[in-house]
Amino acid sequence: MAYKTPKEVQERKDEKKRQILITASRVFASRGYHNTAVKDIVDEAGISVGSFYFYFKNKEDLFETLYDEATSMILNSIRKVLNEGEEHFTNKICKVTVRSLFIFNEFKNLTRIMMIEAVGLNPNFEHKRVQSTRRFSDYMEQFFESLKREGHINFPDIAIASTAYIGTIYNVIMRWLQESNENSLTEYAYPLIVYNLQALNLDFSEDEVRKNIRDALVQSGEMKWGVHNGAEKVE
Amino acid sequence: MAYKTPKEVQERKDEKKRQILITASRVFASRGYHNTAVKDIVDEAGISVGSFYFYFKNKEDLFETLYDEATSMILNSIRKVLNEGEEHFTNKICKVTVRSLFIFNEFKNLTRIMMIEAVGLNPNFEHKRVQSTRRFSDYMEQFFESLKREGHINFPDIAIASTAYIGTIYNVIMRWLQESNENSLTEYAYPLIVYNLQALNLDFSEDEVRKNIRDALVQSGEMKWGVHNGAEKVE
Amino acid sequence: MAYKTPKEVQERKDEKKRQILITASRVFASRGYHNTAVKDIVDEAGISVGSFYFYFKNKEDLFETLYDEATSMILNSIRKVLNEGEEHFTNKICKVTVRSLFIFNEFKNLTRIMMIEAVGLNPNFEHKRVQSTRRFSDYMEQFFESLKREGHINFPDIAIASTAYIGTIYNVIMRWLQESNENSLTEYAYPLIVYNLQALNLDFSEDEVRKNIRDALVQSGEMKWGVHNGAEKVE
Amino acid sequence: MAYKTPKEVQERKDEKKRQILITASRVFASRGYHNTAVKDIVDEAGISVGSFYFYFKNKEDLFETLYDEATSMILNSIRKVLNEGEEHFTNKICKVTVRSLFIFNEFKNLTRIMMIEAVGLNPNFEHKRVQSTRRFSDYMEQFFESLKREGHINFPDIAIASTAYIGTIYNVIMRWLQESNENSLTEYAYPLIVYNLQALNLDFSEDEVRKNIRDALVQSGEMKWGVHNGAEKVE
DNA sequence: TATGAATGAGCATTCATTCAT
DNA sequence: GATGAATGAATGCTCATTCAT
Repeated sequence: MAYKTPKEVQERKDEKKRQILITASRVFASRGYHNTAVKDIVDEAGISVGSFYFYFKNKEDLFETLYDEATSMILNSIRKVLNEGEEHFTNKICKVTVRSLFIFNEFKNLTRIMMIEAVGLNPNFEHKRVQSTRRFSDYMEQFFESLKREGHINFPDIAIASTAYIGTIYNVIMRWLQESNENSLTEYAYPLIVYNLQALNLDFSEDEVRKNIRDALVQSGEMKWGVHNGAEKVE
Repeated sequence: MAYKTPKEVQERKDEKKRQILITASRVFASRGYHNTAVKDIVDEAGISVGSFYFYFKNKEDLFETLYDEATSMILNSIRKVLNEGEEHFTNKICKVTVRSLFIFNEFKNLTRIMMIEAVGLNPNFEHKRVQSTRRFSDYMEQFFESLKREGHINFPDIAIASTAYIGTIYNVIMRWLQESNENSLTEYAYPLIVYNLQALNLDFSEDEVRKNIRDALVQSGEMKWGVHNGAEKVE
Repeated sequence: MAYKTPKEVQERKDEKKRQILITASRVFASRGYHNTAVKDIVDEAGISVGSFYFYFKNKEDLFETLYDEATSMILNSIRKVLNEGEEHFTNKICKVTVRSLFIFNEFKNLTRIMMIEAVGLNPNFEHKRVQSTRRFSDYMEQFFESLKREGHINFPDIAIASTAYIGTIYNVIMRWLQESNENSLTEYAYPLIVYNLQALNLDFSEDEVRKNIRDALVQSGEMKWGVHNGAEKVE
Repeated sequence: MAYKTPKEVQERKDEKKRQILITASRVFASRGYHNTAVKDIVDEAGISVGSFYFYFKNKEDLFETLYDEATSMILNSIRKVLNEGEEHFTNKICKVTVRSLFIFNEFKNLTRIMMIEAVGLNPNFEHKRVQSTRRFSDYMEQFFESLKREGHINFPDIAIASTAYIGTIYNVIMRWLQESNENSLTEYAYPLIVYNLQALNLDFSEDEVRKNIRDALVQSGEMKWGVHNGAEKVE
């Protein structure tokens, strides 16, 4: 009587849901949220409307899933770098910058969704977006705060410092998203890090920074990014 | 029958158009572009739909007009500061920062429209937005480039420097837009300027910066902001 | 500046709304609520979907309007008969029966909507229907109660008496609705009245009842029925 | 492998079908036909959609089965009373009324389905409903007709008399369905019977009627109601 | 100029039913 | 027999835009 869903079936379901997500991230990134009809996604994904609604509550649910994946991926990455180990704080700043750029570069569609398509979607979602953006700020703020307590930096307003720092990364990404060529976002790591290290009045040597960047890139390449491991990046 | 001179007629037309713009900026800022129906605006403005389409080609035309006003106001302000006079470049950076913050603060609705509602609207508008954003970058880039040529700064990548600089301002404004209290945006001028001056490795004295900020604020308050003069700021 | 909507325009609007109601009552009566798409109504009425939603909030709003017209027409008629004048109570019962049958007969589509299509529509509407049905019962109950107080009738349970009385009318109408021929509903007035007068143990003479029916019919024919006067019955 | 005899298999099928019916009657009664999705029923019943379609042709088939059970239960009951034995016709009227009320009371969900949810479902079903309703009328009409032939009653229009009689019962049930308290429907038997006996101008003594009601109730309690025997009433 | 009634393409979502496993 | 993933037709409703008055 009790029917146990075979593991295999569950796997196929997960795979299909993933396929929809992958397709949707592509379509949303190129056409925008409001310009994308559910029909567009299901046609592109080769499934029926009914199937779509079997896997997602509605259009916004799908979008939210993508948005959440993007933000949690970045947030986890930052958290890991900042919390882990005994590394020197300058190295941490290098690493956190590089690793973020690496992820944004890898998941360009998700980045576009997170940074452009999700903005000003509608009042409800805007609230969610503000909350999640806030989490990034808070993380950096706590980190900078600890640096200040330990006397490493001496900046008049830590909240503004972290906000400014994130702003620099944000805007470099925006510029990259708008470039037509296929540069890697990580190429901007060096000047970006220098800009912020100087801004915080932290000592550093060029060589050391460059070495850190190289190391961080290698590490990043070797990592598994949450559900998006290997070939199945949602792109 | 009262007979109007063409000039009077034209003035009344302009006045009505202005009223629509003022109302629209309020409505768009609070409800968002997609969540705002033309009906919402005309109801709020106390006019008819037909009238609306007499003054504007369509909904997007209205939005573009608002967006253009916002960007040109800021762009003009920056242009003026950077081009004018023999002032010391540190002062110019102070001034350009303060004056931008001042304008954004004064026209909060337009700011919101420009920074949130205009983002990811649709592919067409996104193209326009990228173009206009680019103009800001180019301006700062040229300025920084000239500083580099003159040997005042020595930064590995000027394009990234200007992008980062604009990013810091952008993100501070975003934070301010999301704050519930009614702080003036200009209160963040000092740390913001310090962050960027240090980032560019420019010498400065705290007192001088503070004085510059005060002066710039006074000057800003005395200026006429484009079409938005006096009491009729589009707010 | 202030534009006064011409009376003529308002009249045309009212007329159009009325036309939609008339068409809708026909369509709902023949196809049923759930089987009728908004498209069906607007096609039949020769208008556009947009127009429909200009005049009515939604499909249910339209249906409610029809339902309310039907119930208020009947309720007003009953109220008028029971409250008016010094007539003998037997006459009143004759009159209230005849006049109700007359109206139901005149507005067959509305009757069908009220008695069949509105039943079990959905939980919300069901609540409304129960309330409005209750009003009929209460009216008759009060009337019967007053007759009891004055010693004219002596029945064990007035609430059940009024419920039963209304039930007899209801079921005769249902039978008539299902008949294929085109009998007038009022032909059933005589036996129906006799059934109920006897049930209440009221004395009456056949001739008098017949005369009352004739009079009531004449009066009914001369009356204006709310908004539905003359040729524009919603049929 | 346990080997089942065909009979055991059949019994298990019947049992499952019955469970679905019981659940469905509850769900339809509380949510209404159109507001109930097949999914709602199968979820509540703890089975799969596929199973559902194994036991029933479709949603309407299920509903029809419930409707048919309800009507045939009542019809059989009436038939039995009217046809059986040499009882006095007044007693028969008492009994038929009481027993009907008893059944409606016992199977409240089915009653609700039959009297509310089944009304105005769709043109097809409406046709079926009219047919089955008609059968009740015809039964009573034949009975009244025979009474008239035998000179026991003298009413101008027997068809209307039976229609009216059924209407009184119908409307009392409707009132009871809408009451929030948990009165037994059979409490209304006495006034209802009196109303109709008087309407038909039949002599009766209060005591005799009361006795008949008591007897009929006892008998009803001892009966088996069609397929719904014992503890498994479809409720 | 001003008005607002009229238009209809467009879209998100539901749900009864099927059928491969 | 049982399951539930897959289907897609059907539908209510919105809203930018037009145009006769």
